[in-house]
Amino acid sequence: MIVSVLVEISMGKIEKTFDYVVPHILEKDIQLGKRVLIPFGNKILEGFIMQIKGSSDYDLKEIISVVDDSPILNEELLDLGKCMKEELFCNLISIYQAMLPNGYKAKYKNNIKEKYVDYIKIKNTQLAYEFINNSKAKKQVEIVQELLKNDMSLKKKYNSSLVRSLVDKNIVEIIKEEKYRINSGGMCEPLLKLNEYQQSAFVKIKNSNKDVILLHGITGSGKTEIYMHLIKEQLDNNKSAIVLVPEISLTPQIISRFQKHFSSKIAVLHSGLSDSEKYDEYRKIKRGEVSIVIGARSAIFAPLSNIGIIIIDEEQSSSYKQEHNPKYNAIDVAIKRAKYHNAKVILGSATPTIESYARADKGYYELVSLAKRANNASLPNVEIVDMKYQIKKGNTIFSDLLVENIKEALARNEQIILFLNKRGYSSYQMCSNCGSVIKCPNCDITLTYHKNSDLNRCHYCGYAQKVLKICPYCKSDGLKNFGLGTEKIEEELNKLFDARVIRMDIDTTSKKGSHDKIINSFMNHEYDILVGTQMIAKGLDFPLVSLVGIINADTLLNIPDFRSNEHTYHMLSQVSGRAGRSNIEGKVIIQTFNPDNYSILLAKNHDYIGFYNKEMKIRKKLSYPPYYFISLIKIGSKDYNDVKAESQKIYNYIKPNLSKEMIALGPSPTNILKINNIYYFQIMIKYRDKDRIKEILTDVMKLEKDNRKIDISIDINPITL
DNA sequence: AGCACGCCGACT
DNA sequence: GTCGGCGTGCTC
Repeated sequence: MIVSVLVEISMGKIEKTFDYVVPHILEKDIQLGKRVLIPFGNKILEGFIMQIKGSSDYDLKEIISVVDDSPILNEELLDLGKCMKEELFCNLISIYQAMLPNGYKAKYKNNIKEKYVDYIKIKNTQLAYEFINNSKAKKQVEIVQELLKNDMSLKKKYNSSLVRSLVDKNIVEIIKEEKYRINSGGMCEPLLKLNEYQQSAFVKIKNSNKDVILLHGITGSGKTEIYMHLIKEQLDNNKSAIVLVPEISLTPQIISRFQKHFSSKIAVLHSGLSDSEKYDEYRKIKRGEVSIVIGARSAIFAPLSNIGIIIIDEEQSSSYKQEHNPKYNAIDVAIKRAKYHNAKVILGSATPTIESYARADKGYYELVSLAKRANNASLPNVEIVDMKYQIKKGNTIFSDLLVENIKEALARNEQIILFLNKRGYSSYQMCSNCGSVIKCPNCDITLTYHKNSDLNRCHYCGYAQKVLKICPYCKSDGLKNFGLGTEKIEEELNKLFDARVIRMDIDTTSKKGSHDKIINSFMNHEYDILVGTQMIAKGLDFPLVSLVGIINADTLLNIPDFRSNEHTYHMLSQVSGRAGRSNIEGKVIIQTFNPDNYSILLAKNHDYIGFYNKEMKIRKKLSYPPYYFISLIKIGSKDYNDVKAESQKIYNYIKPNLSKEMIALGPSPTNILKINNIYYFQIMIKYRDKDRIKEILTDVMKLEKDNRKIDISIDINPITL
């Protein structure tokens, strides 16, 4: 027997498996999708069995061992990977690895193992009774007596030398039992009854004959409750469910809502778990011990069988698209898996992406809308402050209106959330003498000053340097801090108000559990003001928050991306949605230098449809999605001249091959030209013909596969440019 | 990815 | 003459 094995080496840019002979004793263990240990060159690797065959053209080595008892990748996932490879232009192995948690990837040296707990148990009852009656070892006799009563007992409850002694006498034996590191369980409360709006949405979803349903429900309209009813229905039919949530909102808040009703039927997969914890959760799924998986992007690959429904909450979230290879979108994967299982996909959002809403509008998706907040709370009142006038008055951070409202909210003992899209203290150091900005030596991006550590940090590569006192360019002492980040806001708040302030951004949440700790302490009103970045925008429900301040609404607007208005609209609506979630009336203050911008104005009025219509007109005019698809070819190299020249070559190849309704733009340097000392150029192709683009991109990849000067990667339907 | 092989400049 | 630079090819 011979097997073809897929290993993790980027074989140039082409896919290849390696054949190995299976020794007779291992033949019975061979199954597609299992991992095997193989000699490869001068080292030993793990790889996936991709094919079983009788003969091969090579002079073969033997496999060393079979790693798994059952396939890690089942047939569905194996085929799904192949299908994704065709569409994403990346290595098959990278897709399979992305499907799996670290403990199950094909790598050599895996320290992630099951956790065992030791129990002790009477081994020989006759000896035990003899021992109790004859021995003078009082302590040991006590243990034996207890065990005779209780059968099994935790080993660590007893002194280890006593236990060892009993084991040596052959009276007691140690039993190892596998134990999951996370144990959800307990309550199993009945679901809340849906209100009439939720109920009619539920019925509409149930009766829809479409594969994908877009559930458009404003913040606080009770989408989660509908999800739970939909899931319950599937479980009753012996089917399983996947729930995807954006990474940053994966707090116990949401998970515990599910656990309250479905108790131990849930496995959880997200980045807050350690590798070992993920390994255990994954095993629960593989063994069929759970029927609901809640997780971030990669949970879409959960090896559940018999999936009845896949729910993607906050479907507009960019976290569903993986930014590095394989650049897959979990929504697309969900639709594929749903087709295989004959399941439904529910996309839920208060502010769907323009593309999704357009699909619903056109009837490709079923559109189900929820326009009322569940507890009858009204939408917050939003005010826009023009910061141009405030700056003239000397208010660089907080407008008069915001300060006044913070004071009032504090006086009423209510809570406040302030949102700023930038972490750090000030954005950057600039020389007031020569105008030079301090940049990262590895990446073409300004360094951000962090006051806590007194370091300038690069938010792309992590590089950090001491704060400069003297300008490296003109040698003057004119360096000043410009811009502002969450850290600075926190400091200013402490100066201005007598309030308890807590900050939440990557810098304060890097430690395991700190994320939840901040949320819980704010929830318990141990703090009055929460300052944070993106991560406070989604899903959180703080009933005492009456005021939300958006310090600078322009940060997203100024990013050169055709979706910058859409991102601004999403962000403003989400952050606004944090205000007034209970019976307290909510207020939102948006500070901006562009008070006339349509995404800001329409967000103020909570007018999603208005925004959609306006944005669609612009997209149509400029041939952007959803009217055209976009693919990006990204070319990178250590040598600037190489990227530039090679990119031009690729463009020159593409240009004459374009068919009608295809536009190639570039090559141009990417937004951030240099990251980690690699220069990047990109070529954007807009198109409507999916088959034609596939041919072109396949040709480009073939053409460049041996080119060692450059790295080339393709991003189909990118979400950031 | 890592490593060997091989073809060119500079140096005890 | 050799040491070592990295461009190229290969791993069943």
